[in-house]
Amino acid sequence: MLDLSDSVHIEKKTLFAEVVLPLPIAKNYTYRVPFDRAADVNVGKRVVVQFGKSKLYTGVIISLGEKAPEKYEAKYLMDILDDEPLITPQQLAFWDWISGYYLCNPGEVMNAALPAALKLASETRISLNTEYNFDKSELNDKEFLIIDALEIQAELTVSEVSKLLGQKTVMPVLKMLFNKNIIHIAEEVNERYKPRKRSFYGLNPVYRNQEQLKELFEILEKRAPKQLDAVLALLQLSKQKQQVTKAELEEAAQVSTAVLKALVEKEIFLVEERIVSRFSNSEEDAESTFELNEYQEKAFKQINQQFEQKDVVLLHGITSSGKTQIYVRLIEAVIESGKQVLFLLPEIALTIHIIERLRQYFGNKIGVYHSRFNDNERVEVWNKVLSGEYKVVLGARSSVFLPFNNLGLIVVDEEHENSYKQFDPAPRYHARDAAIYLSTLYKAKVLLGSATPSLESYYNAQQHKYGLVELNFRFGEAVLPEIQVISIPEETKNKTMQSHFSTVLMQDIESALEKKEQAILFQNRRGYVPLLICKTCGFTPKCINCDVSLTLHKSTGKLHCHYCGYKEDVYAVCPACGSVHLEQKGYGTEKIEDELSLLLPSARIVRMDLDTTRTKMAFQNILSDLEDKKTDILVGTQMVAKGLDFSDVTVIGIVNADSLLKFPDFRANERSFQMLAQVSGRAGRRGKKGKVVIQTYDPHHRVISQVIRNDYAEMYQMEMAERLQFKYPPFYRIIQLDVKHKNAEALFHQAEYLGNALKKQFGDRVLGPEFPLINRIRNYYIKTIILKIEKEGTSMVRVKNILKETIVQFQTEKISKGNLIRIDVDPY
DNA sequence: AGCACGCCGACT
DNA sequence: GTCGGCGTGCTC
Repeated sequence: MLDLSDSVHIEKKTLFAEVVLPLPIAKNYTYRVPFDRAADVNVGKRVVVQFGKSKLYTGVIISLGEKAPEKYEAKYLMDILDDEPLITPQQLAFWDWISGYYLCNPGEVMNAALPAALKLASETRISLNTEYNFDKSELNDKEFLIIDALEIQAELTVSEVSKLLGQKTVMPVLKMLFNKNIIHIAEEVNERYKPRKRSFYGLNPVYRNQEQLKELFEILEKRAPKQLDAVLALLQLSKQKQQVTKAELEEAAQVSTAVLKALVEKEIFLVEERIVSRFSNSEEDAESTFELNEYQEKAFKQINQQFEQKDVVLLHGITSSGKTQIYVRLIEAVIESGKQVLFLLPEIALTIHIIERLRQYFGNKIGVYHSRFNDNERVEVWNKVLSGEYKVVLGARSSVFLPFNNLGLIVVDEEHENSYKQFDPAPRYHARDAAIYLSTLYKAKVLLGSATPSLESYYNAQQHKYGLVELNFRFGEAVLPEIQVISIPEETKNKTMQSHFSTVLMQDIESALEKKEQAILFQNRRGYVPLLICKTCGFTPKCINCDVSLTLHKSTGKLHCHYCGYKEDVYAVCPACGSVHLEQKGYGTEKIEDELSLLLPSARIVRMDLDTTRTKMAFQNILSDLEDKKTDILVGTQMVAKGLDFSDVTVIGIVNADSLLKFPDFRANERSFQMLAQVSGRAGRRGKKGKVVIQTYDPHHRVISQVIRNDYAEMYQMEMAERLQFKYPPFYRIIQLDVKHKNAEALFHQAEYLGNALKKQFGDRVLGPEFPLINRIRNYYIKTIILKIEKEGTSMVRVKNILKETIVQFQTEKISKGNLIRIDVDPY
């Protein structure tokens, strides 16, 4: 039978599809669309293509055309995987922007953007989903063959499957199996986020029966009076609250762990493990309503007003001023208008409480996206965002890549956090900046929220590029701890200092320990001694790369450079003059830990700084030991102030505040003070008295007096004013400079970008989008840039030339593997 | 990314 | 004389 449409079809020209491949290659490639599939291809659909000799990849169509490539014969698309485009036009535009702005290949963006399961390639490994029982009779022959093989061999690559079936196009079959949840896409072994679990105690429900309970009482009274105490205490406690923890129970009943253990063994007590927020107590949060107070109401109105003129608004709200409630109201309004919301968080792991609160409010309209989710979960979220089922997505930086269809608002919470910046694999994007670009694609609004805004956002707000809303009212009269400032010179004069600790601090620690409470000591210096000086000739050991003094580390017995990691052996005599009098100036966390253990030999002291937390687990272990009361005193740097909730930490000692007062990153020390005060303040709320002891050589320093008044907002603003207007030169755009590429080409690109960026910056002195990326820049403008060479190669010559041409002053002698190239930049 | 090709040192 | 390391270029 002759069909007219057939002849129309033949008239049609061959289509050619431009395809992005998930590979670090500079170009996109053109493929020929098979004649009979011409109606099925669309921009944004995934396709299977052959690339290179025999490899298959999943690519994405980014454009279609009718013109055949001139210089080569295009290969055919092997398959089209999607019935509807999986990547929206906005996403493609976004990918394009990312690759241009952050100087990486389109394929690298695709790699970051798509969950692994959506980009099967011939080397992708698949495995059986062991948690899922399916009916084998429902499988077709091919599927059956694959499953059969997977039962013998746990993992198969896609090309092995292809051999098995004796056919090349296996992706659709695998896609079906994946959709049916029968197979998994094997993932690289990356540690998954472990939620914090707590055991809660409850009485076995059989004892709800009064008879049974009475019987229990009688038995226990005779044989185990302590256990009876525990049961009575539990009954008492569960009247007051829903969840009873081990510590609370022990406290109330005055019994030991052994007693509780016996009761659990007898199944009189039931233990339930529940996931709890790593932050504050969820009971407190649950009580707070979403009603806005008058200040929040005002801020809310201001934000909406600002949105009428500005696309980006910065909400500068001090801690516990209730920013979350404002977010909720905004999100609510946007959802009502039928649009989607992206809520970005710096570190999902530390902010479950926000998720809990928003979940409780928005229910199943809310999705959570996160690079540590497994692939099935990620694909699920992807699809639900694409279909519009999820109205709100809460996520870490990678959620900017989700397929929103009508985004109305992006909230960037804790906008100053530098975990929004992706460092290691390209694309090295900053999620906050990328989100702002993303918003322009959807004509959406962006709300940046922070108690301590980043310098660049604050600057943009001051320049009226962004709107600015301030929220200075502290919500709900947060209980603040007593703050006592100790003048070190005075104490020294009165001979009341024991080593580095004032009598007041020691007494506070001791009495806390007596009450089985805990203390945190804060010293913002790693190592043992930060500075060595020869008493005879004044020589100081310095880093050969960085020109900073080396810190003595007792744990390694070496001198360390804290900037670049350079190490050298410690010397017994001065290398300059041979004198044996090397004076040790200052003290770091190692020394504090050492001396404190001499003064309090029975206390269990743990140190937490970069050196003791090299692995992520170590960090977790230290914190959980503190929480489980296996530690009495924690000594550490900034990181002890990471804002975690320890109910029994009642004493915070700042051993020497002076390094904080001078610290170049104002935000860090402000946060440290604030966090530390909060930790002990929280303890105060539970009927215990919180105390912060600040030891300083300069008790009248402006920052100290503001800390006492709890006036962080003022403190921040003054610092900002100085930064922005008087003290420091204009800002330059800084790019990712700690180059770790093994690939010379990438280093070349990086160098090129660096050159252009610097030229441009010195020309118009614009404040950069992501700032500051290397923390070795004093006073926030570039003086020195360090490039790390990880691999040496012949192409290094090219890089060398580029650097020579583009950098003002450049020392070329050290270009070899493992070395750091230091570039001094003179902006004037 | 993977793979082929080509160039120089160290080996049966 | 060849084996194999590594650097470079190419893949529609």
